[in-house]
Amino acid sequence: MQRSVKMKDVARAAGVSVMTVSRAFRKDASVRQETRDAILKVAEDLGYVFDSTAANLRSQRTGFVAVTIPSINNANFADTIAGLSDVLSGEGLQVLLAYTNYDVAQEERAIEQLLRRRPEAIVVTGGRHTARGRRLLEGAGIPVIEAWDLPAEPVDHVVGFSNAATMETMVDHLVAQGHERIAFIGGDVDADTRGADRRRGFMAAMAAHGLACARLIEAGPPPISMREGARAMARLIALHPDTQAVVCVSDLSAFGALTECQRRGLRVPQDMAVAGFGAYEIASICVPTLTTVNPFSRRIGEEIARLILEARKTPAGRQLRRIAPELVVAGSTDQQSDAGGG
Amino acid sequence: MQRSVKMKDVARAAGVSVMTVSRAFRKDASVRQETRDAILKVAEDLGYVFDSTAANLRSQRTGFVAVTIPSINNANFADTIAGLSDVLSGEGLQVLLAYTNYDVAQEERAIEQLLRRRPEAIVVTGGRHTARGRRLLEGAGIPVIEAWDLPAEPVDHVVGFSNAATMETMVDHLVAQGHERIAFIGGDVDADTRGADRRRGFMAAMAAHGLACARLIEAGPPPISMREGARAMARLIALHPDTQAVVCVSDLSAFGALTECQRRGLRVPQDMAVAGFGAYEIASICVPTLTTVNPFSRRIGEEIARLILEARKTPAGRQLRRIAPELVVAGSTDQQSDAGGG
DNA sequence: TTGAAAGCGCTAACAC
DNA sequence: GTGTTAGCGCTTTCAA
Repeated sequence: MQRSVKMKDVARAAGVSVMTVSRAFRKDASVRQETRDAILKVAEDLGYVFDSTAANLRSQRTGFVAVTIPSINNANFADTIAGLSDVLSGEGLQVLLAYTNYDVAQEERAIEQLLRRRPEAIVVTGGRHTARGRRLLEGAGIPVIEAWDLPAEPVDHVVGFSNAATMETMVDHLVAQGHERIAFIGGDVDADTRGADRRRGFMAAMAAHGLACARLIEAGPPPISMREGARAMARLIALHPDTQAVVCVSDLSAFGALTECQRRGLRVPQDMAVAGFGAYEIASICVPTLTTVNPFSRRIGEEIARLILEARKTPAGRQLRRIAPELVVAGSTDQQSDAGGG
Repeated sequence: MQRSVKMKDVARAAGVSVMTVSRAFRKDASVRQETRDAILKVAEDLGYVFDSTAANLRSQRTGFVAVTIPSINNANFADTIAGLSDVLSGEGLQVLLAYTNYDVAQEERAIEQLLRRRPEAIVVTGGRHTARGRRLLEGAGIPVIEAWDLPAEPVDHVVGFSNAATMETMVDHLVAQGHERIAFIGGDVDADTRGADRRRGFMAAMAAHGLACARLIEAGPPPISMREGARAMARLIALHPDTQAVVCVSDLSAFGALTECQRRGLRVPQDMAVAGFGAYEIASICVPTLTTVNPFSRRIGEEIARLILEARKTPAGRQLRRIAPELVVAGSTDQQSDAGGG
């Protein structure tokens, strides 16, 4: 049970050539079944562990799919990674993860680090990169997938949706509920591209309804937490006490806002309607349940995986795969539709 | 801007040997400053991206630290990874993550996959492994760290705390509040070792107080979500309507339980005290705020990283580093101490 | 189905 | 501070 047992050692012990050992460790390679079994037994007894680093160099294939996400502590991105990872692992591919803290400079560094590992594809969140980051992606010579967004000028493939357009549906719903004085919390810092897009989409939708959209509450740099949502709600009430409804950049901030209403004795949705984004579990459990948008985070990951697998077989042209989000109406904007809990 | 630009190409273009290019890409290596600058400029212009796979093989160092966690979608583990990753990245080390779905068989596969990549250290969650998984760890020839637990027979290093002992503090607190009929939700499936330990610790603490501990509500296989917490609470009320307090295996299930109380008009903490575990953000935001245990998830990761860095310099003996968790008393068990929100 | 020779793109080790 | 030589542990390629 020592490290530095090499294929050569296994070969010698099994009485075959290294090449036969190498073949025994690959599913598809042609080795007599008995030979393979014997080799694997010997390898296990010797405590041999296959050395990918050598195989990677010689075969020029690492089995890595590189991924950058803004934050590891985010249930939406975690679901995407889980979906991606589950589909890829079936094909012997492994996710190599890096996070960017919602910062394009850090993303650039992450991209460079990841590309040095010679991944077979690279997935990035969103379409905003530094000039050099973009150049690195363009020159990578592997499939590049921008996810969770619809970039105006994609580097290569895209799997996502329009964060801005999604807000139209949300505003339509609130207007249909009879609200006119509607506020937005978050999305004020450019770093969170998708949050900023949602905010822009909100403003556009309000304008389309002929409504004023001056009720924009800043929640600071991402990630916007529950606490920031609560603080923003307090500020909103102070600044615009007659607000009827508020859309938050995510379910986390929306839940924070909801709790602030509870602390102040404001009834939701009667005194204040609240909506979020992301279909986090909390949205379906809290009291009242939260109106939100389901972006199908996991499916985004699965779709990215499928795209990568297909691209490996037949390198086709650029793909644009939309994953249409879905409005989920719940108790926080509609008394009739609360059905939360156990 | 093509892949397959190699160090040789950069060397030729810069009019130096490959070895000098190699040195230019390492911080510590001795190269004239002008030479280095010139080389890096040429490399950038040619679109050269350093090939780690080759460097890894030759130098027998990959810069990887392998980590297995039960689930990627868990704020506690995510915080540990973030702490670990942040400290390691300063030293040029990169986390290579795999998840196990709370399943030792899947952990075994993950460990093998990870070891093939020749990491320089491996971190696993908890001390329960398959026999072969344990053998793989023991023979890995690199520092092994078991985290988030205090295994009875550690493989190598340990950074964690006793999940069972932590429950004593919690039960003491509830008893001090005057409760006697106390229930526990979750931790019934062995797969979640730490959850099961908390449940055992709860039972031991109840026994120590001379209290009955028959109020154990099963919540099924991990991860225990908010929804399962809510369902378990409903069952608890049905089975033992006179229950005064309930300890949940995590803050997520505790929050679910809390919402179930709200839906039924039970006042928390007056009619039912509720406590969780993990110090998730929600515990400090929900109404009332949740009594919980802060395991200092991020610090666990940082401490693991420090241990690894020290072990690389001077391979010392086995380390056991305890990270003492802290009881956080809040509104869900103590009316006096609610201070939640913005 | 199996084996022998060559080499993947870097860096250790040594020379100057 | 820079160059030369050899080789990391596998797999590709070709031959049997």
